[in-house]
Order: sequence, then C-alpha cells, then structure tokens
Amino acid sequence: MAATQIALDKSKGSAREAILEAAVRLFAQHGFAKTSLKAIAQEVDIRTPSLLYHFPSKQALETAAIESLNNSWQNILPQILSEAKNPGERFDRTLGVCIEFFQEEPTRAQLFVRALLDKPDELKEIIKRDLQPWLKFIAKYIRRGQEEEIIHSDLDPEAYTMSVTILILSTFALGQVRSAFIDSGNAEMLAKNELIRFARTALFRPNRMENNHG
Amino acid sequence: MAATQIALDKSKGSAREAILEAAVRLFAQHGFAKTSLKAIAQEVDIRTPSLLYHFPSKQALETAAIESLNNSWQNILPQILSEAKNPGERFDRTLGVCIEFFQEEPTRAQLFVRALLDKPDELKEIIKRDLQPWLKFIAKYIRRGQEEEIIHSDLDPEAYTMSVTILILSTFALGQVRSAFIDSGNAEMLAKNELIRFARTALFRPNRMENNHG
DNA sequence: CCTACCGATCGGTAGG
DNA sequence: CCTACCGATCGGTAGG
Repeated sequence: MAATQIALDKSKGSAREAILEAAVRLFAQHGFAKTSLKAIAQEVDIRTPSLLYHFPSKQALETAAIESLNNSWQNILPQILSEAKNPGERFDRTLGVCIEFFQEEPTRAQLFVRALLDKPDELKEIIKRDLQPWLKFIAKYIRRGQEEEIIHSDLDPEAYTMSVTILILSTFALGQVRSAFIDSGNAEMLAKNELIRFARTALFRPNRMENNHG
Repeated sequence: MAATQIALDKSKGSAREAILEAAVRLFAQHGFAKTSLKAIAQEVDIRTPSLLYHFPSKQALETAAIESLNNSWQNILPQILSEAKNPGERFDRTLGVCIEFFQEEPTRAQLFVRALLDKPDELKEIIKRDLQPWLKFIAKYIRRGQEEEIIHSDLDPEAYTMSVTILILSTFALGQVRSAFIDSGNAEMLAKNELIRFARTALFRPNRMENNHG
C-alpha cells in the first residue's frame, strides 16, 4: 500500500520526500505531539493545507516517518549477515553497521526510541514483521556458537539480542546527555568503544590464550 | 526552594502529592506534550485552575515530576554503596537495587527516558548535580578492581557505568515492546536476567577456576 | 477550590 | 499549491 502510494507520487516525489525528511527530523528532535504540521510545512516552505495534500493526516505522516526509518535498515541488514565468513567477523560487521547507522544520524535512534515509547503497539507490529526474521537469524547463529563453545552457554539468545539492540538505540538517542556522564572531550568515541566491548565480552567466552597472559 | 515550598504546603500536602503522582504517571505514559493539565486535574477530581493553584504552570509541574523521581533514588543509592563488604556483593546489591527500583514501577524509567529526550539540558544539570557523585564513587571502585585484576583492564569506568545506566533505564522503559523480541511468557524475567549477566560479564574478568571446567 | 472566560494554537476542510 | 476559515483544545487569568 505504502509502496503503491510512493510509486503514484513519483512525479511529485521530491516534495513528498522533503516533507518526510523534515518530519523525521522534527519528530525525532521534539517528539510527535510537540511537532505541529505548520512547523513541518514551514521547513519546506509551504502552508499546512499543502502538506495535507501529500499526507492525508498528521497520523499518516507519523506512520510514514516511522516506516521510512524502518525501510532504511531493511536494505542494509540482509547483505551484512550473509557476507561474513566466521562468527567473529559476522559479529564485528553486523554490530559495526548498526552502530554506524545510528551514529551518522542520531535522529534515527531518537525517532525509534520515541516511537517505542509513544506507539508501542504500532512498533511491536513493525518489529515482528520486519525485524523479527533477522533477530531469529542472529539467534540461530548464537545457538550454534554456544554448541561450538565459543559463546557463553548461560545466555538467552533472544534476550541478548534485545539488550544489544536497546543499548545501541539508547546510546545514540541519548547522546545529548553523554557529557553529564563522561567529562572527556571524546565522550562519543568512549561510549561507542565501550558499547562494542560490552556487547563482545557479554557474548564470546574468553579466549584461553588471551586469558593466560592476563 | 522546592523543599521550602513542600514544607509550606504541608497542610495541603495530600492534594499536591496526588496531583504530582498523577502527573508523573501520565507524563510517563503519554509524554509531556500529550498530557494536558485538564487530564491530570481529572485524575484527582479537580478543575484545571485548581491544579494551577498548587503548581503555577505546566512547566513547573513537569520540573516537579522529574525532581520527585530524582529524589526517590537519592534516598536509596547512598546506603547501598557503603554497605557492601566486597566488590562482588557491592556490584550485586547496587545493580539489584537499581533494577528493583525501575522494575517495580516502570513509569519511573519511562519518565526518565522521556525527560532525557525532551529536556536534555535540564536533565544534564540534574545528573551532574545529583548522580555525578555516585558515578564517580562507582568509577573509583571499578579502578580499584582493575588494579586488583578482578575487573577487565580494557574498560573505561565512566563509559561502562553510563552504558549500564542506559541499559537498565531503557530495558524497563521499553518493557511494553519486549514481547516483539522475546516470545516466551516470562519475557520480563529473561530480560532482567540477561541484563544482570550482561553487566556482570562485561565488568568482571572471568574466574580462572570457573573457566577451566568450561 | 470553583465558574467564567481569554487569546493562541491545534489538525483539518472548503473551494479554487 | 494557495487563502480563508472551522471547531476543538490548549495553558492560563480574573475574580470570588
């Protein structure tokens, strides 16, 4: 349905896209309720009724904003997971891509967290529909790693994956307050590195070789 | 200032407290912008102007809601940290209390995350003022643990503490969507256990004894 | 703690 | 894509 609408609007696609882009940014920064249609319209230099020609209601625009975010990760996750050759590389690349995705545009993480808080039912369906398959995929690899004894045995794959997802999202969504926790100038890099170490250490069992000279 | 006002209003404290309680709940559930003063007033069976006698403005009520949340943890953190006898116990008790605090009332976590998103500057000051001392305290213990070689050496204490704080907050704030990640009936327990395992494994170096028979 | 009321802003419609 | 306009709701005030 959404795909059809996008196809039909191809001639006026740029206006629609501009509105959507502004909406995503403002929704992420100020929240859905605090962002008026007028504010979004102003960002693309049109009036509110003109905006409502492209999106029938504010609700429709909110849904479109969430879906556009959803679509953008649908394109990157598949290839990453299938490319890697070994568990370590698969972990590094998957985590790396996810982190880059939210680091380069923290608005994405903010919008995601806001949507999770404001529209839990809507998001639950989107997650089940579009994220669930990849989570299952990852969980399968984790179970295999547990059988091979390279991953901690006392670990629930689904719970681990959820924790990492939530941690990535929140770390970048709440980036504005990082300086309250970390005084250092490169707080973002410290947070990112710790996030990676955190996820890695909690997943893989310690390498005996590394462990001995410690 | 806030303390003085509370003292002065002691005779009418119950009304004020009832308003504040309703405000915290509604702000947490629906966000600041979506919660009207009328909705809060209705919860305590009064009219909007009566509410504005107790709190001069919506902004004042929002600040009071955040501060009340802040006060409630100010009372529990101090004793916990000083009580424990060894690093393991200190970790378990501190983490346990923090988890219980948000698990028994997820509204607290929701309000906190919403405030972090909506009022980053205000929250940064609150964190620096009231949470920073305890974070420094914890960081000091972590550094000692690193010297004693029971805690991972490649770990930034401040970044680790921030990550755990964010993970606890988000895990309970986003509890409503847990079932999209975990199918199991006891998803909350799985998430909680994984959270603890996660934080523990990422902090302490593996025990050589445990490691050998694995 | 109330009634009565205010200007401002909201999402959205009519009609072109 | 616009102007003109709508009813509803918002936070807040006056006055008692």
